[in-house]
Amino acid sequence: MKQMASSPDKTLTEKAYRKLRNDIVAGRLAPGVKLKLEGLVADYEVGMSPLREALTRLVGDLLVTSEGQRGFWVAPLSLVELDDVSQVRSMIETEALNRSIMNGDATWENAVKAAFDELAAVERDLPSGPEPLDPPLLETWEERNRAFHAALASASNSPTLMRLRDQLYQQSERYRRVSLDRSRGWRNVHDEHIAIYEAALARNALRACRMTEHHLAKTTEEVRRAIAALAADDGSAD
Amino acid sequence: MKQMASSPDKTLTEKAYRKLRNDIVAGRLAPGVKLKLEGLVADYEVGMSPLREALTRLVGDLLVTSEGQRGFWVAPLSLVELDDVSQVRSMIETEALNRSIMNGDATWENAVKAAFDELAAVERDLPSGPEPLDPPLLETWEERNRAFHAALASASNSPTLMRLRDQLYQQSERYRRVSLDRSRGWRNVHDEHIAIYEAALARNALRACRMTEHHLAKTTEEVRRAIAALAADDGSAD
DNA sequence: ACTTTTCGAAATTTATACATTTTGGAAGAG
DNA sequence: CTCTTCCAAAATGTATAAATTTCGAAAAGT
Repeated sequence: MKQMASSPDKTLTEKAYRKLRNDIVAGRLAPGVKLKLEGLVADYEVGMSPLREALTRLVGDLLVTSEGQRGFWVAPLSLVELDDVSQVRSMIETEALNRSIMNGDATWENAVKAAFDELAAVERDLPSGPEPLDPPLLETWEERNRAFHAALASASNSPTLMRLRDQLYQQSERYRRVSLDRSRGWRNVHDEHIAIYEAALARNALRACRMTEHHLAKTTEEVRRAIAALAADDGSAD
Repeated sequence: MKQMASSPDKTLTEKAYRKLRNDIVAGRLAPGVKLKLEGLVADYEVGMSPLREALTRLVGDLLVTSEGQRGFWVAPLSLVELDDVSQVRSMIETEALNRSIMNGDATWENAVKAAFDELAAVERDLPSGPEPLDPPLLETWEERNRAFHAALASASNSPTLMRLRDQLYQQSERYRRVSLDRSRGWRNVHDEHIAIYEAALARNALRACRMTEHHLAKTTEEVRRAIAALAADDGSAD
């Protein structure tokens, strides 16, 4: 019997890549830390070659940096990069949304609907106050948020645009998660999602894009504050 | 004394990466061909590890594709991808140009000027007829054309935008070079460059972007025709 | 006294050689 | 003709060797 679809961890490289990526995006591997190969070989239970290849892929994703004969580091975070990535992402994301609204058929609508419903189900349970969020719930939210935004863009009919979108989304996610740890509130994220959702299904491209831009800008602003506060505390990262 | 700046081929991976990339972009490694590791180890005189790492980087650049336990191939070319990449590139390129025109200072102007002069010097020597172009001249033109467009975008003040731009430029270059081999004319490329150049230095962002869009669209159209003709001949690539 | 330089051992990355696993097809059985 | 079984080719992974960088202690210089 053969393994079926999608992305089975066929090779060790793949497995190591996924694990490392998750650990970096989720912040379990802190920004800027040196990634010593020997240590990773032990921790991730793979040999040098697959590990090295996984790291090379992560360099392409901008989640890891590397330097000639000196090794690998978790890519640092910076407020400057946050703004840069957020701006470009906003452009790409709205372009993809715009095209989706043009091209999207019933299948797209259903996908968006389904993704929205799943997301909404989680967001209704989110605390509004400063209570710390329990981790599995956060993971669920992250996943469904990702799926919702991906669904919106999914009818752009441009693999290139989708690829760039995914890359930038992932980069942004890192920042957001750092800030969510320390963030105390969940503002009106759900309302913003509703606004985007309704405008998209109403085929109001202009409004859907405006709402998306607003949503992303708000999020960036929140992240920026959280990171600035964090930097003020422990004096790290600019 | 230390090696100074830029990108010294410090590691074998780097060396192999560059060589492979050049061979793919210049078309010396044909689209779609299987890249057998053993063969490449012999041809490029590196071991498996550096080679594999170089190929992994190229997969990130979309110049190579890979599949689980099955190996690597030179990424195929297709008319659909050509259009997709060209459209997105046009968006990114004009966004970068727009920002450059906003932000660019005297240093930027000088860089653009210098790059344009160098490019113009080559373009005056280009044949207008269907004569085959001698290869070193083509290489020079490619390099200066790249430098000119890079200079225009260089004051965008957005590393992210620049990175995407470089990636897409490289992808486009592959297509252009395939078509240049068989293309018979050089249309009015030089005039288009002049128009972009003058609009940019006049800080006429709108016109500069319009001219750039036109320039890219024209180029894409020419490439499309050349590739379609090529496909009609030898029946390959869609 | 304090900074800078030099030198070499230790740590770490890079590369190779070899072993293992998987794939894809050819030969043979049902 | 279809389905196994087997085999060679090819990719992946491991262990190890080679090369490079780092870091600290001692020496030289200010």
